[in-house]
Amino acid sequence: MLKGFSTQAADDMNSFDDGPRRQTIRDVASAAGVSVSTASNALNDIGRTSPETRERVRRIAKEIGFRPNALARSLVSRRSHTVGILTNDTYGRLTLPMTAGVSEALLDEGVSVFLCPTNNDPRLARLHLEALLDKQVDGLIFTATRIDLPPPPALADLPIPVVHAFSEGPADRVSFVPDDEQGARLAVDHLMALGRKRVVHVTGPMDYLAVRRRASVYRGLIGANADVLSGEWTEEWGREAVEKLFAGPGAKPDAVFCGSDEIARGVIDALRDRGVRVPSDVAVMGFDNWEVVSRQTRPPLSTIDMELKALGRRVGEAILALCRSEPVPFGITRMPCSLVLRHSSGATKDAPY
Amino acid sequence: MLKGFSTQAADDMNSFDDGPRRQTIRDVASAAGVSVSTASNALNDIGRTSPETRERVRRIAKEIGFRPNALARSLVSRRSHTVGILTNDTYGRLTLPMTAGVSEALLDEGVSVFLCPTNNDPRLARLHLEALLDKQVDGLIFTATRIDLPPPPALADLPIPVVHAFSEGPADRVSFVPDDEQGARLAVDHLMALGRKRVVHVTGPMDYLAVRRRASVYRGLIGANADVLSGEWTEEWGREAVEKLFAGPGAKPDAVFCGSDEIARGVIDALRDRGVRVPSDVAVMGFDNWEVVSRQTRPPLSTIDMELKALGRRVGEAILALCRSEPVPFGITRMPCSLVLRHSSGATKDAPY
DNA sequence: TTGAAAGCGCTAACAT
DNA sequence: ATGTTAGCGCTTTCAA
Repeated sequence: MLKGFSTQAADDMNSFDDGPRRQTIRDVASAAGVSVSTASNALNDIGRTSPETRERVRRIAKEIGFRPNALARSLVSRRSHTVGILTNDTYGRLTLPMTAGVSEALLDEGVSVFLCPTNNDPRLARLHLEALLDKQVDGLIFTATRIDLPPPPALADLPIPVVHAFSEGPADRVSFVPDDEQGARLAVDHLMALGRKRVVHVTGPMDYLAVRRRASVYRGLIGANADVLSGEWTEEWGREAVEKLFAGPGAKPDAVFCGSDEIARGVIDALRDRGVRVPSDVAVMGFDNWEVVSRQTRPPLSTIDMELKALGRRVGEAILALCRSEPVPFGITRMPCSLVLRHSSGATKDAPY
Repeated sequence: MLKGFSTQAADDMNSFDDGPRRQTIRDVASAAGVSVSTASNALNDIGRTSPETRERVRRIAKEIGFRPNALARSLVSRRSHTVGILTNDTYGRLTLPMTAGVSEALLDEGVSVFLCPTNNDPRLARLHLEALLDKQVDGLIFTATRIDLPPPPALADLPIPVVHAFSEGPADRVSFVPDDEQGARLAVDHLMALGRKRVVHVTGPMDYLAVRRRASVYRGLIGANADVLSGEWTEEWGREAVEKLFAGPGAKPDAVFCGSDEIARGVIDALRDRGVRVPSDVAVMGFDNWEVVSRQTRPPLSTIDMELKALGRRVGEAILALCRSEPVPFGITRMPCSLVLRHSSGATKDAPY
């Protein structure tokens, strides 16, 4: 079956034969003329070993290329130095930056990360979870493409610590999410500081918790004439919203705060189509800083960055602490978003587009 | 330090205390009134066990919730049922779909995947590699954001099998890459079948192997008046290329085959800006099927899908076979791309945009 | 300061 | 068909 795309002859086959056995601590011990326990002590800098033997053992270990077998170590220490991360993200846009952050936080501690893409399939989730537990992972990270996606019930009662990333877990769990309200405030404040008087909000579906949170901050800041248009997470909806806003007779907005970069791109395109200038006539802000979108709009998009890698790093630190039975404040921690200024809000020193 | 964003009192701390010890095979054995080896035999369906005891042991194992400790198992079997995947992809666009494919292929075999994002940093790569080897991974997958990225030298001489994914490894290794030539042929054939007479190619930097391959197929198919414009992987370059093509006096193209969806998006936008209709005046094809781009152009973009998940699945099957010392044809296997028809090539039955 | 011995949880000879 | 024993590679009492 693996030959499907190959017309190679049979002797072009490459079957891997395991090389020589790895060096064990016994090899080190005998080469150094000490017992295994002394070798172990010396290598781990534990207990009382004479400086000379300590150095000799270490030198020899290095010479013969000894590396301790983490499996054997874990078996006795009951710590595998691995964690699992369960994700339903198919495209990796959210998961990979976060995982990179997690991984960076854990790497220096020698902890590795099992990535488990569930594709939203409960069967896959269960299988992954079983494999992880059998492999004695020290902890688990649950992450999702939206903060209000309910975690699979199997996560409810685990013998290991769990941290939620980009997901709001139960109150007695540890969760990290972007601070949508702070992010929204950043965006709206920025538009208002620009002197814009009629800021509208074009956003995604109201059943998203993040959408409701951002909209509520927006309303609180703008007040009476706050105008929230809810639709899909698409460019098309962004364009449609512009039609709605500019078709009627009423006063036109001079700023649009969008719920995503994709919506913002639709808004910008539709404005240009109508001959409305961005940012001089209308300033536009996005949300996500998904660079394939935000860098490519004309003009480039000012937006809110959720700092996913930093979030991942915090998640990594938290799971690390929990695995060591160190106390970690539970509940939901909201991580600050940052303002990314490009041309669509007219707030950079660079020449406008 | 973990309290940075929290104002909670100290008793809101959540330090995880490990629950009761997991059930071991000894627990099963004694509960079933047999020896551990009999329990082991019964559970693994090995050797000669009377059907009654076999069932009894299994029933009891299930009742007390016994799950074998994979670490202990691996220690004796010398197979950890884990593989590592080394990636330099920051955004996850290529890596995550592939990893999902890999993971699906391995899940049913109980093999889990360590994800190691190297961020193109040799130090990170080395640390990850050491951690993986210490953890006795059975195999390694190397993947990159371009097929001609040289793998880190540390990969040269490993005691475990290595498979390259979206990366062309040395001739004595196993590599899987998308078939750029077949993909390019798919695109150009399609445009020619539409009856287009002047097809040009707007693509990325020539130092990319994939770019040269696709361009060469394009030239072979189009012949004498083949016109290759090489630039950046950006929308801006796509727009610029359109200026170049339409500014002069010469004959105008009636089709553009683009090296990426982003370039194609720039091309489409610039054509619309000039009042050139897509696809009636000029048909446009992209490459990548990166949906955030290809679904959002106006009209939606016909493009080439590299079938990354399928590629990942094949990579998974290959590493699985190698880990079992089964023969696998080595060398580079090119996986077929597929044609995705949307409106920009005017070849769908749906109403044009 | 060092070494002998036990054991982490499991599998696999070998003996019964 | 079942049990006894040894051992995977390492850490960790405890004795010397």
